[in-house]
Amino acid sequence: MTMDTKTQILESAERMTQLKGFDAFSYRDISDEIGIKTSSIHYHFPTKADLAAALVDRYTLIFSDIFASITALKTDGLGRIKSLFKTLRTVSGKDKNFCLCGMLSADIHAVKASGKTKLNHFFTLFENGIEQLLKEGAADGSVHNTIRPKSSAMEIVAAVEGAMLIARARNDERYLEETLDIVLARLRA
Amino acid sequence: MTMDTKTQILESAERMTQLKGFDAFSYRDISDEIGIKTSSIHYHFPTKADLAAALVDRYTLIFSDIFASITALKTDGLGRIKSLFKTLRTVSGKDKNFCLCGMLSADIHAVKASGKTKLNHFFTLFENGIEQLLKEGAADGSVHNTIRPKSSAMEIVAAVEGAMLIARARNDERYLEETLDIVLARLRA
DNA sequence: GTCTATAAACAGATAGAC
DNA sequence: GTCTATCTGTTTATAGAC
Repeated sequence: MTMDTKTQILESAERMTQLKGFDAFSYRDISDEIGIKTSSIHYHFPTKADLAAALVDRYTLIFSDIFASITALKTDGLGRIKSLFKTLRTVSGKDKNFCLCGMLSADIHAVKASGKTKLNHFFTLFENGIEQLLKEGAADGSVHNTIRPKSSAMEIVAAVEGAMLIARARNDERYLEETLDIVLARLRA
Repeated sequence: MTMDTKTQILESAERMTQLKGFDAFSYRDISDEIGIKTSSIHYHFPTKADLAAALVDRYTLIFSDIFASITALKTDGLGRIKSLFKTLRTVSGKDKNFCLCGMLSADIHAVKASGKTKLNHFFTLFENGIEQLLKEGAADGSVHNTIRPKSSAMEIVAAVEGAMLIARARNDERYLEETLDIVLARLRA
């Protein structure tokens, strides 16, 4: 458990961003959590906007890894999307948690130019990943032949982000799973 | 323009919630905008959570009105959904603005129990409204016969909220319109 | 209903010692 | 790299006069 300070800060900030929102925690909250002074956090991330940009970078890498491990699975295209959704429910959807980049899009005023570029990069990666899985599904016959990969990927990413968001307000624990299942049912050949 | 103070507060708060987020403006911001002291705002809305709940009530009424005027249109089911999306782009999507209730779902920690109930009510209204339009579309033949109204309505609401959210981060001005057009294309008979 | 005044806590950020 | 100390401004909220 010898995690360096910078990583500890990022993990703490990531968790609180997803749970409460980027505007809803302070350097002091991180400070209290990992046992370091706020001034030390400023050493690693001079401004909060710097922290936001670093969070997006980190989260994008996590998503790259998720897509990479899904590509390694021995299943068809639809099965991979199903597996992706299951992972999203664990990583981003657990206990009404929200996608880090979705939250930062809501709190976009706190993100400066370079962070916005990184956010754009994340959503492009997300869309392209889904598009690729849809193409695989079309090729192996698991995804319905009326599905247009590029367009569908855009809509699916929007639906996933929206479903995670609304799940925070909905009391029904099953809302997120139900909505993602609807998407899957529609894709099925 | 003799708008009472309470309404002025609500309009100011609504605008800033949609633009920046509920955590990102203060009673002082409202105070500066409408020329009243913060203590006077506390008279109308003792706590900020009270303000949040009132905002949801107000926004839900606006949505009811939108659905009502759409039902009055002389067009088919798909045409009505198309018209609804156009209105959403004006009311909630303009200049990367966001749905008030979507934003409050992100800032859910600032919403107390009664406000959460109201938020739930809003999303139910939104889903039921779309479901109704889909049923009309199925009946008049404008919506594809494979569309299942209840499930599709859930997915569409999620996609709309997600698209509005992501549009805040995307530099591309056409992202929201493009995503909503993809939904429409999929529904078309 | 609106004001003045103030509380009490917190925000992001910086200077300089070690 | 981390600390102490501090700055400057902000936050939500309340008491009490008018």
